[in-house]
Amino acid sequence: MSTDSAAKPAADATAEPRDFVRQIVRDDLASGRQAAIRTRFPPEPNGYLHIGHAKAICLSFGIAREFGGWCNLRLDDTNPGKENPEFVEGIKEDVRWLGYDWHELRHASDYFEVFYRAAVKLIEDGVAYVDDLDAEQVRAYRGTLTEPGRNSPFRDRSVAENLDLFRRMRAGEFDDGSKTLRAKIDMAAGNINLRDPALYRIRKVTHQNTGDAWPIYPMYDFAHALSDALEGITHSLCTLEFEDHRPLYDWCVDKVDLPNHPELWQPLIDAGLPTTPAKPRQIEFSRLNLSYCITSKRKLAQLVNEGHVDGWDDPRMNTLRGLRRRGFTPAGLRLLIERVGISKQNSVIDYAVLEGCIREDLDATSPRRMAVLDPLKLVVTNLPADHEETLAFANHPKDESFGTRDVPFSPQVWIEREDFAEVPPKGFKRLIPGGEVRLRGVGIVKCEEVIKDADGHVTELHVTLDPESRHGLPGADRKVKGTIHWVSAKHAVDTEVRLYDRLFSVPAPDDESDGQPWTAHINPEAKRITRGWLEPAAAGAAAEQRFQFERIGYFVADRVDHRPDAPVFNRIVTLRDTWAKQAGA
RNA sequence: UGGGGCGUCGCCAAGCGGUAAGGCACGGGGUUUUGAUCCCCGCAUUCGCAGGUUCGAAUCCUGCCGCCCCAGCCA
Repeated sequence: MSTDSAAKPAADATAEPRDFVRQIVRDDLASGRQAAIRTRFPPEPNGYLHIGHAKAICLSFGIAREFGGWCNLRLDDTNPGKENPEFVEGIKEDVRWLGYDWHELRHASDYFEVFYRAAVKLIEDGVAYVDDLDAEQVRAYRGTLTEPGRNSPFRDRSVAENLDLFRRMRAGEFDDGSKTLRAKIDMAAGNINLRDPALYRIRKVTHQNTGDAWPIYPMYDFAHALSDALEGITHSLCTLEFEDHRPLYDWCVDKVDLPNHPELWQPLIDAGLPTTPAKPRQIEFSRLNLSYCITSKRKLAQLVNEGHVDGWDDPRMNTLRGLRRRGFTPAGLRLLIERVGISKQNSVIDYAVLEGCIREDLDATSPRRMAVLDPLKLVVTNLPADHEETLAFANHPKDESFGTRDVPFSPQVWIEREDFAEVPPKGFKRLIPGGEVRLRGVGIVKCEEVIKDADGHVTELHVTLDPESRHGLPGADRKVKGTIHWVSAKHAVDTEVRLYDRLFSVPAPDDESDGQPWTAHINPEAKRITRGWLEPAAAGAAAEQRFQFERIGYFVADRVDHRPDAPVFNRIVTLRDTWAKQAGA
């Protein structure tokens, strides 16, 4: 063994994620239990994807990629009427945006005929029956958490009768809700999911894919387990609340036994859908919860429908399209998922962790620009009024590959109002009367005069530029406490700036134990529209192009409203600001 | 008085009987023409609690305590 090969695994061990799911996957591969890794991401198309889904996506698609396997995108469309094809396109777009691509796009509805045949098989095998109890009666017979349920009076129908009834259900002979097909398991099971769960219900509703072909639709547990098996999924990853369903999942997979009953899935082969059934294993992990965020589809829809936000892609929304429009990056989101890890512990991640991940990605990938959001005029009096020059600025302080850009300079510039203080707070490093500060890329400037209006408001600053300190000259090395940014007034481009902040003012908006509805915690300050001045090189940005406006934060050209001749920039996130933190504390 | 999970630093999270990884946050120092970034250093004698087994326990056993999920013909 060379030291070379001995050192390598150690380095890898710290680099690759070692969560329990990946350990299982690794073991299955090493033991030969699985020859390849097959996963799936199975959203129900009844809403847009949100930040919580990012974890499931990164896990299932990520593991498939890491281990050289594949991941399917499967739309779980077993409940017509609640689902909408509008969301299908959105889901596909969001998954791709996050950086993943699926092996095959499937719909649970692709398998309706297989599910039906499988149900018939279960009836023939004596482990499923048609029940005439209505919803309320079923509930009454189910028992409670602490008391066992009772058998339905229809539980012991003959196979022949069950077959006849189920075929007639399929033929549309019965009304919605009048009958169900149930698994015959154990009405006394401690796990309520095993108390003869429904497998099929009657619902005469037009389905988005299958139209009116079916009056009956399979339930989640049945459809999901069989879909996984049909697709040859090896590791079916889902969230903690499905832990209780695993025995039923396994029951469905085992009782139907697809691999040994090709006649059940022949229709897929006939339709040209590659099918190699296998026995999948369900593994549960905890959801991603973030403070200041809401990840309930119902509540997200409510925000949109009640007009609290401007749409599913409103930059305040923690939907994936909202985060995208806000300017958050796929890499930043992936970093969050990696950083947060995978376990079975319920947890809430500080929103600041998300912001930190976004900053980390943006710092490395965003070209720098200068912009002034709250302008104060500063005049360099020892330069001719018509002086004009072009300065070359590096686009990134640490990465030369970003190149340089031209920045026009003239004696009248805009600076940030808060970069000047007549009476500076302790520790202030910016411009004060009689004080010096560096004008970024220009030189050191001294405040000679403060001009005020009749009300005593500062309207203009007169400064002199130390010619020895001009950028590039030896004198430029002279130390001054602060450096401030600026935009040449003559060349500045007017822009709309949308300042975004957290949508909720409390860390746990879902918590209503204070007696307040969750909507009471919507932060009215989460969106503020203002204007600013940009250096010319920022104005011409393409939609969705991101920049760091130096000393302010990261901004993105709005993907729908931005135009080079009428720029619109969204604030993605501010820069980390230890000065503001110290001043605020 | 049911079933299923989970309790390791402020927030995450490794740990798999041999004497508490790492990240984020935080504190201190350095570099810096962004109070950004970056770089150092520090940060759990202790693993929900109590017993027990063992030369040795966060890891095994027993009993408590706490939190989450489950009674849709939703997913």
